[in-house]
Amino acid sequence: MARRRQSVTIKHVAADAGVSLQTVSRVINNEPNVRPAMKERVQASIDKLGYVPSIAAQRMSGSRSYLILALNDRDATISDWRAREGRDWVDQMLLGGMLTCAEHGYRMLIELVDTHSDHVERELSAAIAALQPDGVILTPPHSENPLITGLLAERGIPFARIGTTEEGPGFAITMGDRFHGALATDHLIELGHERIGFIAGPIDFSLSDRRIAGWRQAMENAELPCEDLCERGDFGFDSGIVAATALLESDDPPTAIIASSDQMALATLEVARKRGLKVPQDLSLVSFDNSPIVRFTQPPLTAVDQPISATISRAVELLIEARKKAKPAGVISVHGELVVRGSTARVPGNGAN
Amino acid sequence: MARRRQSVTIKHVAADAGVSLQTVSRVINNEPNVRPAMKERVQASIDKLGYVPSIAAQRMSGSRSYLILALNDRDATISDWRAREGRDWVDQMLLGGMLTCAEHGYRMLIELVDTHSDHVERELSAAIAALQPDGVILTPPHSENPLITGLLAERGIPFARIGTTEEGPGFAITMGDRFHGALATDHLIELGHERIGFIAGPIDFSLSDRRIAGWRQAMENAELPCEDLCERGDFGFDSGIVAATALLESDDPPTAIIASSDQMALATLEVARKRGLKVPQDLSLVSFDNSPIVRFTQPPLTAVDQPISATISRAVELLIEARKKAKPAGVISVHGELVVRGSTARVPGNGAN
DNA sequence: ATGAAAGCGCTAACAT
DNA sequence: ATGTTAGCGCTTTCAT
Repeated sequence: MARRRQSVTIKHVAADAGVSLQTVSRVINNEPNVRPAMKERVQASIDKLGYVPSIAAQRMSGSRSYLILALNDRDATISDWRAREGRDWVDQMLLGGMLTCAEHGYRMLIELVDTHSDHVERELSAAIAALQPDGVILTPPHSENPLITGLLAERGIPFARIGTTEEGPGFAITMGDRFHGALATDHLIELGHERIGFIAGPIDFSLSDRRIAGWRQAMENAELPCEDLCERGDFGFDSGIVAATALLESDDPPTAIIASSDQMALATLEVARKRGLKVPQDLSLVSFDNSPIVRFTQPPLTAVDQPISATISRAVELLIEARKKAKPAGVISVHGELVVRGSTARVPGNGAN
Repeated sequence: MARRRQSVTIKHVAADAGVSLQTVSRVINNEPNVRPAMKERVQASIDKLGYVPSIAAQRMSGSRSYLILALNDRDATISDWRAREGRDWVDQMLLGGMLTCAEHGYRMLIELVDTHSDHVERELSAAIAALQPDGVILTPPHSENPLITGLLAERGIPFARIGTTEEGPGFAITMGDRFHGALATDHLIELGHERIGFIAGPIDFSLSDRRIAGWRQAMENAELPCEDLCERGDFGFDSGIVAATALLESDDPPTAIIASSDQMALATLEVARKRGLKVPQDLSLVSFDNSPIVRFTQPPLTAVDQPISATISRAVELLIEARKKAKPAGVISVHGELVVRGSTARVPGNGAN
């Protein structure tokens, strides 16, 4: 294999425009101290020759790598891919991340890392040394792993922590969990429901409690009771069966249930069917995530759309800006919306429509 | 932002081990002419210091970039991501591609390119200039775009053309379309079906005809007729409605249908329901793709699994080997398998079971 | 406002 | 089998 050289380099452009390398560099990087006329001349040569800077060379000389690294949990990601059940977190990340990166001349690279392993730090160090990313996006559960955030902070690499409200280095971006909890609840309240059950996520995900808080607040605002209406699951199907059964077996069962994940919503649908409850006639159901499957259930599910794409897009922007500006203060929150489908309806026997 | 330097470089390792840079380089790259004792000593220093080579520097000095570029169609990819209907082609690519890359110390990067645009070449040139990938994976329809294959060939960059049997530069890898066509057909024949309809893909996808050929061959082997049993769609839902209607409205309708895509299978399911045909009691249905949705239909669909992950994995291996070996001869074919679910059953009135 | 020189971390080519 | 030298393409100093 022949030694592959860059076909058009900064030298060619400099020669063509009759200026120094440095001037070309200034034009590429949009730096000051170049007269408009000069700039135009150089730009013309760049366009003419189809010159594009080598990011390897740019990185070598100590500037940016134009690479953003997205760190995902290895096991969870691979098992989602293998299962082929429509969980599209990675796709939504790419949608928001790649496109926003592209707008700024950056690329996004996914890296799978095992959070629970005792050599997380080694894995991450290796990725950083090899790629020298300009920014890192931490998805849960990495976002709250001090080994990871510590290493990144120490190395001075800007990073975004997705789905957490914890204080700390880098910046935190959540998806409006509290807001979403209230959003789903308000929708059901408007439909006349008064007993609204909530199937929460596991306690070790901080977003679980934020969603509960949103639900509780909306209930209290409407002066509705919360007692015996909240069960916990672990986001998985089986835990949803247990939680939904508990809610529906009670003496005063809810007429509507909000499930904190699509899998738990699917489970609730199943429990309802087994008990002869029709959705949405006898039971309204709202899901979280809005992943592909909720479009294909019978009925399709009303769901809170997690704005993954918008969130990652925002993270990329902040990461790129991080070179210039100070880090944003506080927790950034990107709100999603409720997608109403066929699983929610007016409460039975509540008069109107 | 401080000028970020590599924390541990080849120099540190060389100093620590008391050898020259070149010797360290030889150890890193597993090159000959290093005595085992020497190699061990250097490796010990590498491990001790946690040294990982900078791919930017490696690329700069004319060697590999350790980057594989996967080129996907921009519009199709983005609209799949936006639709969130479970098409997981990209995920399966990543599953096979990223993991295999990682095994060899490479990374995979996705790049979206608009095939139909008149500046494909400019887009591709820019990506190549910026990233200098060691190999490129072309997914349909890029695989058969001469502007793209020509450019890559000219630049001497190894590339894989996925899903095509055309001769040409780079190497072609298909997913056993002919085999899959026969596989689905044989399954139905074994269930006693004699009139087996086939809804093919559009004529401008070469794989469509390969699948038809597989079906036809299996039918002929079993001495079954093919006349009036093949319709064409464009892989989309609407075209599936038309094709399925045509097949089921005929005087001598099929008792089983093979659809060349999940969307067309969904459409067939819909047409069957409208006509009062129960699947699989009255009509057996086999789908292609095996994407997430077929797990959630009623009934879940028997489907030919397209081995995307295995195919991309193989492509990566060949690309990495391409540095050393000659390009593989002929078309490489990676076979998938049939996943039997609830949409296929023994033909009605055929006795046994 | 522009240019010249030095160096980033690594490997190819050429010594020894 | 090992070391030395030159240079990849670019940006950072530091001149002018």
